[in-house]
Amino acid sequence: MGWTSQNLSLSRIQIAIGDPVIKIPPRELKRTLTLRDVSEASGVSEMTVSRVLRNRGDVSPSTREKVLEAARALGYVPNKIAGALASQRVNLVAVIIPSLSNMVFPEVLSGISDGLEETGLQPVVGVTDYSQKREEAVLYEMLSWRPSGVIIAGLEHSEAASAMLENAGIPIVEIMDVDGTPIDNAVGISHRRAGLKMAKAIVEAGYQKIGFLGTKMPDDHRARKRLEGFQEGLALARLSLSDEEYYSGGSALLKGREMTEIILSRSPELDFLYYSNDMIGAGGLLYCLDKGIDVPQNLGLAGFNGVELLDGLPRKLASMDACRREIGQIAAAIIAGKSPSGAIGGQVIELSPTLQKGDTIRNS
Amino acid sequence: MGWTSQNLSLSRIQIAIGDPVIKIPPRELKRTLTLRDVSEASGVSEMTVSRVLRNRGDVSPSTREKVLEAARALGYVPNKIAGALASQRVNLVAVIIPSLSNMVFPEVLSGISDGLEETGLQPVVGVTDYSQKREEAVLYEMLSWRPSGVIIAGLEHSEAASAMLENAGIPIVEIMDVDGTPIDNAVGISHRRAGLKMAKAIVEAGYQKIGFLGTKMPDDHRARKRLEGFQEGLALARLSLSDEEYYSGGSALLKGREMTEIILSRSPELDFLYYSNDMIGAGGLLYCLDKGIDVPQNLGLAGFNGVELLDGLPRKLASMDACRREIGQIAAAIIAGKSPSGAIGGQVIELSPTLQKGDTIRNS
DNA sequence: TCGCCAAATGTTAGCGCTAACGTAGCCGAT
DNA sequence: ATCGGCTACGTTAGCGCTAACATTTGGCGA
Repeated sequence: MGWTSQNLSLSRIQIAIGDPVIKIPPRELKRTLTLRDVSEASGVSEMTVSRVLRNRGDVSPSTREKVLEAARALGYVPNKIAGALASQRVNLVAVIIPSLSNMVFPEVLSGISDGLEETGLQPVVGVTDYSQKREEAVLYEMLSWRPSGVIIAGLEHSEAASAMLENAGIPIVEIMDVDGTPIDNAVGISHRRAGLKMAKAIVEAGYQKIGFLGTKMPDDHRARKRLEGFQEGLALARLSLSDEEYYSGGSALLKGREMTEIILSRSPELDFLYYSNDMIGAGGLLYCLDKGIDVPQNLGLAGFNGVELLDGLPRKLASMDACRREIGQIAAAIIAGKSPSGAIGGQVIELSPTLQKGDTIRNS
Repeated sequence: MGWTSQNLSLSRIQIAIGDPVIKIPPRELKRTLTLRDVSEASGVSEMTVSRVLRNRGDVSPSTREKVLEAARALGYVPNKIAGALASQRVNLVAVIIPSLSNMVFPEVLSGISDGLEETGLQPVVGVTDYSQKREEAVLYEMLSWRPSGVIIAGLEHSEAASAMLENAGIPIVEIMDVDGTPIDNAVGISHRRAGLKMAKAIVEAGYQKIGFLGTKMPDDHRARKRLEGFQEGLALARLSLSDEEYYSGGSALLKGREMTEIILSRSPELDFLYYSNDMIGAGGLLYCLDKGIDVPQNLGLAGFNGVELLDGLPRKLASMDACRREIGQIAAAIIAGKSPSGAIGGQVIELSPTLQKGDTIRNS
């Protein structure tokens, strides 16, 4: 093993760098290295090595050099488990989201990474698959590592999960949604208002026979709230949904095509289709273009989420940006104690999604 | 000290639930709970509580019940940091991948989750953004938590990263690629052979003027190897690339459109475009359909990765499945010690990607 | 020259848990 | 009764590190 041969030669040769002498023990049995190994190799106490490696406290430059050299030569990797136990501090932030295959959450994550940059904090992600049972399990698992904070999607949690969050004694940020009562902090948009806003825009553009296409996911509360807001918006104009269609699983793009075909053949009178996400919306758009349907004159379309992925479509789907990146950044800032408002705990930050009419809602 | 006051008041409140008596200390100062709190509340030793919570060793059913009840009532969450330090065992598997925004890696992750199910192991993901420096930093950070294994994308690492992996003393699985020398285990496909296979198929179909469109990413070694294999395959038929075009950043679908337009206007004689990934390939396909180009008669197209996302396109893009899910599952199985071959360490498992001709390569 | 202060380093005592071993109590076989 | 062997616990000693305090050292003013 590269390891052994390296040390065989090293044990004989003492590397003298000016004054400091670094002793490297021959390695017979591969044990994992500890502070003690580094301290012995560099001739100082473990405490001093610890100080050097953490950049804390006063250490003379020459000692520092000697220690770093020894650590490097040995290939020492600190044991954060022991460090965390001793210091009662963990540089991890638990991030709990429903899914990764959505493109939505990777963007949030990237915002979180951004916001955590330079804070020494590290995000650790857990995925719940939109299941409250799994959320509970994931949360329990993550809390058992005593993270410095929790960022969790949504405001709806099981009773046990809520209790855990409340008792954790660390900052909690619930993200994506602000329609409800947060446990500690919340950053997100109002999906209800987002749905309402879209409905208004559609009504204003003169569409009247409106269909909805979405996912069969009882635990996707944000999609539910969006739909509720949307219906509310329609009601204001004395309209209501003319037809609905739901799916679960499978390739979203393909499902979008299929559902669109189904709903249009069942209700040919529809003049607008509102999709619960951009991916199925894109599928629908492609279907309509294939069939030569006049979008947006005869049929309008809109999705939700402003997925940049879809910029390359033949026509730009109307959508609404959920401010995903920004949500992540702000949530991270709150956990890092650099809350934008300066307040500590208990804030709700509502962002406003912007409506992009794209090419699939007709003008006026 | 919170300690003392807690004990003073402890004896006052007692909740009696049938036979077992569980004492719950009033919560004045919110300290985080320890085994000791549960042990005092249930009247047994810490060790017994530990045994109950880990389901290890002999505990009488009545004691077990009593302890579980107390733990639940208190809302105790075990401290895995302390547990890991004491037992020298950590149920985490480090997973290091270049990106999440790719759809490729989430699929691998889902395979890993699958494979780790029921093993008690938990994946923890680190992202490198295709940067070796970041890979090194992420690896160091993760190793400092002493995971039970490492799953890492690619065979090319910095010298320091390779040394860390070698010395970690835990199972390592390098995934996605098998063209090279693994540190320990490898699971993946040969990107070289994948490129070569695609080249052969294209040549057989009679295409001759072939263009390549890819990313500007010096550290994406798999894309590089694919291209090399592809060129090798062309060379076998005394052909070579007629033109190339590269991009970086931005929406892949849109970039695919743009690059296709650029390369076709520069080299109108091209009769085939090979894309380094499906997303830009899809953009290219949409562009060609827009422009009324006869695909696949006048122009053939192919991508790489078999992204199911694209199933909903008007025409199915020729592609090659990189077996992402399977790779994740096998890698997880190796870490879990349930290697499919039964061997321990040092295996290389090469999967064969299947060529899907789709609708964008003409038949013979 | 002494003494004093700060800088540099060492010492001690856990952090919360578990491995490993110790021990009480009980059963049945002899 | 005696013993062995079991089950169901308890006790002890760390895991590798760091907070807090103790000690040494060197430099410098008086």
